[in-house]
Amino acid sequence: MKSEDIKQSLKLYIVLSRAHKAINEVTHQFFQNNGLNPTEFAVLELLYHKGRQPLQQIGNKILLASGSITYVIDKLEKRGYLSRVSCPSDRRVTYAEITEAGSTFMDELFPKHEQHLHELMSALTSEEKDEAIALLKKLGLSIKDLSY
Amino acid sequence: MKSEDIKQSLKLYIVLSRAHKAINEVTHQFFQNNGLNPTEFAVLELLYHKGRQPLQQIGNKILLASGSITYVIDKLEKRGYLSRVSCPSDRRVTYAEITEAGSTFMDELFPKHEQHLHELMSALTSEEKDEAIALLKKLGLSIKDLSY
DNA sequence: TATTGTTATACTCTATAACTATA
DNA sequence: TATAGTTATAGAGTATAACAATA
Repeated sequence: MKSEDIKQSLKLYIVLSRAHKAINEVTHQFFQNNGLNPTEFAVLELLYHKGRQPLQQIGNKILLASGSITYVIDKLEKRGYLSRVSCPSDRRVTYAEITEAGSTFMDELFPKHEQHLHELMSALTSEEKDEAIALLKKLGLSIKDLSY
Repeated sequence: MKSEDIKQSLKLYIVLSRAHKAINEVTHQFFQNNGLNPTEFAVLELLYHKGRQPLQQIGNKILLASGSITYVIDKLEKRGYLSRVSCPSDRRVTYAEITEAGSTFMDELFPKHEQHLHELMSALTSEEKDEAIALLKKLGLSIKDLSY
């Protein structure tokens, strides 16, 4: 029955939202305890794992307007976690690059973050996680493809 | 291997976040097209489905401080979607109650919202959705129980 | 002309604290 | 005293637009 199918989709949305919210409450608290908001963590993690990035590309990946990127990068730079590096070949471009201090910080932070996530998900077996990954991947990709 | 297990949990977190984000981009856009932000939709939906509520209880359910509730309720009241109703038995209490106009609005909006969600999830079969629901429910509840 | 990043500005949402009125 | 809601205020985070430097 159509109406039942719709209720099922709504139900899936609700449990997905609740699970996501429950996880994020914990991770956001963890970020905050370490002086970061989620956006700042995202930027730092990007630089930590993917290396220096032009500010504009950071904006694209984190989905932030150029003026807002300046604001976020300023804050992280003031704390010494990253530095601005001019691009020699195109002097309009500025890279953000994680510093030694930023790297050390993330060496500490990121494994803890992973560990927290792991603990939060300990109710599922490894097989169940694989199932969930497959289902959510399929779901997420299909929505991206719809590209509303 | 422990490290592989942690990577698996991280992977689950990433696909969960992406799926959630993809869905929410669509629903939030839909809300915005209808002049609402997610908080306002949540309040309206609560009143629509659960009936009149004391302002404080709305705050508890939506997780919003009392001053912020006043702000949100003010906006929805100005647009005519709800009205404040004094509690006769305890004159400190004010209920928010959805109006005729608000109800009509939601009669239109909510089914569309459900339909959108349903379409967004059409990549999964009904069986897959049931699996996903079971897994995410288990995950979400277990995290709530951890109550960090 | 187009693009990168910065500056200046404004807006939305939320929180906090002081307050009023009830209980 | 304690509670419900309001008011006033402040802050974080984001967006927008105008701008300077460079391509």
